[in-house]
Amino acid sequence: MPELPEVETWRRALHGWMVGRRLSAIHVLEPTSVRATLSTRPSPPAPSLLRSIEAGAGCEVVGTDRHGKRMAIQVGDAWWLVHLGMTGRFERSGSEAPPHARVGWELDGGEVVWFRDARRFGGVVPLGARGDLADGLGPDALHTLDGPQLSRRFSGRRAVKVALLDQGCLAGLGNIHAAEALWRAGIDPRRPVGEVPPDAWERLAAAIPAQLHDALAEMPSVEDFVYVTDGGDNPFAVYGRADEPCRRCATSIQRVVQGGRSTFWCPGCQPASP
DNA sequence: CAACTTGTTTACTT
DNA sequence: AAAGTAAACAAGTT
Repeated sequence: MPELPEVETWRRALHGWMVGRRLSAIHVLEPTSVRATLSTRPSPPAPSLLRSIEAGAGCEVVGTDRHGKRMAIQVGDAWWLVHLGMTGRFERSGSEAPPHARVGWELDGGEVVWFRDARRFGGVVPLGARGDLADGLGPDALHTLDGPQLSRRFSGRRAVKVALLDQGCLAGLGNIHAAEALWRAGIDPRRPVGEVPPDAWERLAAAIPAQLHDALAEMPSVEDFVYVTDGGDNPFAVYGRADEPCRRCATSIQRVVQGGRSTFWCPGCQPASP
C-alpha cells in the first residue's frame, strides 16, 4: 500500500516519463475514477469534469508535485491531483490498456501512461491551483521540523500513534512508517499525545524524516513495485513482527489495535512511562 | 471465507 | 459544545 516513499517514487517516475511531452489524447476508461473532490464515494462525474480532463489533449505536461501522500501533475495550465488510494499505480505501455486501467495519458508518439487502480479507492481530481494540493493537510512529513514545531501540531488525549496518522496534523505518515518512527524514537504508541515529553518530541522529529528518507532510498524501481507482501522478507523493525524478538533488545514485539489499525511496538525500547 | 488494507464520513460517546 | 472513538464503506487479494 503506497505510503509517502512510494508516492514520491511514482512522482519521480511520472516526472521523467511525462514532463516536457505533449499529450495527444486522454483516455478515461473509468469515469468514476475522475472526481470533483477527494472522496471515497465514487459517483458519476459531471460531463463538464470529463470534458475538462479530456481538454488536456494537445497540452504539454509541465510539472509534477507531491504533498504527503498526494501527488499532482500539471497539464498545460491545469493541475490534477492523483490520489493512489490503496492500489493506485502507473504503467507506461502502448495503447493496449493493462488490467484495472482507469485513466490514460497518451504521449505524442503513441505511448500511454496508465493510472491503474484495482480497488478504485484512488482517483484523479482537478485542483483550482497548485497550492490546493496541500489543502487540509499538515506540513509534509519528509521535511524536517524541530521538536517544538512538531509538538505544537499535536494536542489532546489521543494515543500518539493515532495522532500521527492524522494527515491534517502531519501529512505523509501511514500505518507502517508511524510504527517504525515510534520504535526509532523509543516512544510507546499508546501514550497520550499530550503526555509526550519534550525530549521524546525531539527524537520523534528526527526519527520521522529519517524513517521516510531511508524507506525512499530503499525503494525498488517502479517496474519492480509490489504492494502486497507475498511472503517476501519483511524489511521493518516492528511492523508485522508480533511475538518476534526486537532486533535491538530482543524483547518480544507486541501488537494492539488502535483506531481500527494494527500497531506494533517493542515494550523494551518503547517503555510505557518516561 | 474472513481478515486485512487507507482515508473519509457518519454516528455515537465522553 | 467539542473532542474523541468506532464503525461503515469503497473493492480486491490472500
